[in-house]
Amino acid sequence: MPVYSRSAAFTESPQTASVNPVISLRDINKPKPLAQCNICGMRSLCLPVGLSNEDLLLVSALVDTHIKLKKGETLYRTGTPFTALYAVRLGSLKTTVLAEDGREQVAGYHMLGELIGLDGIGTGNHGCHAIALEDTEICVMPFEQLETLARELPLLQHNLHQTLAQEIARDHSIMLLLGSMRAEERLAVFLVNLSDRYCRRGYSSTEFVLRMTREEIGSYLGLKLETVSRLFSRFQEDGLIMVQGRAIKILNPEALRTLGGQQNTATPDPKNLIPPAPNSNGSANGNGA
Amino acid sequence: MPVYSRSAAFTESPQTASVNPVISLRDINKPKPLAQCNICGMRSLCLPVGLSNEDLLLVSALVDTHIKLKKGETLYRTGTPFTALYAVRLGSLKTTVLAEDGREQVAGYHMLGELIGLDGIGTGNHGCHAIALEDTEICVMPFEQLETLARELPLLQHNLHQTLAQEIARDHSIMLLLGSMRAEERLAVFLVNLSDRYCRRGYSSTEFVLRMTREEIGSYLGLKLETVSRLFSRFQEDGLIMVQGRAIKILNPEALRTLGGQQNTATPDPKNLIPPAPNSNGSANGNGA
DNA sequence: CGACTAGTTGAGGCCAGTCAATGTTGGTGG
DNA sequence: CCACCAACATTGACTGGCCTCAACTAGTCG
Repeated sequence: MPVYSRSAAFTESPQTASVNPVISLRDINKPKPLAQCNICGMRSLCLPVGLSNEDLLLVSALVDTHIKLKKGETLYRTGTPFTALYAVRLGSLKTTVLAEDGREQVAGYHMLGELIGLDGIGTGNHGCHAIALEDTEICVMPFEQLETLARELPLLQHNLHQTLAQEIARDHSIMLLLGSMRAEERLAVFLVNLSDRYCRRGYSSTEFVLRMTREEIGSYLGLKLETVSRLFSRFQEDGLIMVQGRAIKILNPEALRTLGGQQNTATPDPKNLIPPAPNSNGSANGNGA
Repeated sequence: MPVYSRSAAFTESPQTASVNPVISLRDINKPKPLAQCNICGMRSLCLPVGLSNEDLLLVSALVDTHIKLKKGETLYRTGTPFTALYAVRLGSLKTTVLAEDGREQVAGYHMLGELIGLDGIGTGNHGCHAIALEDTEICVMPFEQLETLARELPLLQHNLHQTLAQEIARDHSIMLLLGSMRAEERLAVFLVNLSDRYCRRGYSSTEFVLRMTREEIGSYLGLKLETVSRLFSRFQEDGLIMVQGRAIKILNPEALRTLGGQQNTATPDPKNLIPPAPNSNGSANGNGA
């Protein structure tokens, strides 16, 4: 099977510091490097709304490290010990799962404000690779400490459960896509999904730059790269989009949505919009793919 | 799209009693109908190993109802309010997800000792249908009470997280299957998976009766029922299995495993075996599909 | 500039889907 | 008990969507 040849060039990222086996709340309260969830513009994405400022400081203290990744660098690998959850602070990543026979498939694309590494909780080892698609910054949240704190803050506890469950729901919709949609429907869904997520983050919903190759898109959608390329060309011929390499302009969002089998919610619900400024009251995690 | 015509005959199952908005541990401790996790033979599947007998009683008290479902009856529906998790005590179910355009797909098959309803946590509404494939008994665990208790029992808390994360990992492997495997590989994986799960529950790993139709198998695997049927016939011709309607006998487990792209772990790891007798020390949840 | 990666496009083949006919099974009621 | 019916399953013939293989173009980086 084809293995990305550039994977050989991936450099190991600095791993998280070892986690203390036992943590008390007093320890967590100690000043730490650069934890500033309380003023982070993306906190409405990572954290439950409704935490008091005091609680926010406790959570901030959880983030004991920040990791910077260059494009192509690995955040964690399949099989390496799971110690922490990671919040995307800047940039984006892909996660890929590996079949026993070596086949690799993109399991998700993760952008600003999304939480990754969740699947490692189950076995204690990461179940996928996480690789930066561009220069990326990550907040590291040691999981044991997170669990400890979650026992003190019901709101945080519930948010963690919600985040995990939303990941399950997301996976279900991808299973639906992979199991029952035709190629053009899959790509339409993919583009609409990206559009929505950019929109919620305050970016344009109609013009954006793809961070992944045709092969990676295909891998995610269960298609070959040639099929993806052909579909982009056809969508362009049909006046649905304009493509220029990785630059995408959506010309007919409604038609794209219809193609993806979704109802046309003409304008996105403003409640789902996450203002870029801090102290906002956006809704909970805006994950999607 | 084809909708199972017999769905019209599904009768609504008795729903869970309304959940008190606020629960104290004292309330939970009160005697309840028939909660007997501490002596249930399947507890090593639902519950973390290592809980003291006293803690087990607390957890038992969580189970406030048992639901009996006849074949074809619904445990919960897409969109209905999420209030509880459900443990399969006897029998089996399928869960199906619904696309906006009405397409339906089986998302999983759940047997004895498995926990379902998890995906409802994210939105507060169930994200799929759960339908009994045979006469089935369910333990109902109100989720708010479970969260409350989880804050007291770190072991229970961690087990909940693990269960959620294992569901994510399971979904990832299905995505891999749907995205990159050919029909015969998919069916082989399906059979091997069922075999393993029956084995872990103390049943024969080589002879079992399918609880679902060809169409349901196909739906789960992203195939049409004719394809499933043809493959069963071909597997039989090739001497891999014997099929007689829904009765399956696996003649060549190794070849089946190889076809599914898995390493041949000749005999299953005894650590993963869950003895049917209570008070056993089997490992954690043995989910799979 | 040359080497390399990413992307586009075409020709042809194959796997799984579609349509259709027939066989089998299990439950129900006369 | 048997006849009947509906749901489930099997099998064949044909089709088509996506994959495979291949050639070519467009950027990018040392």
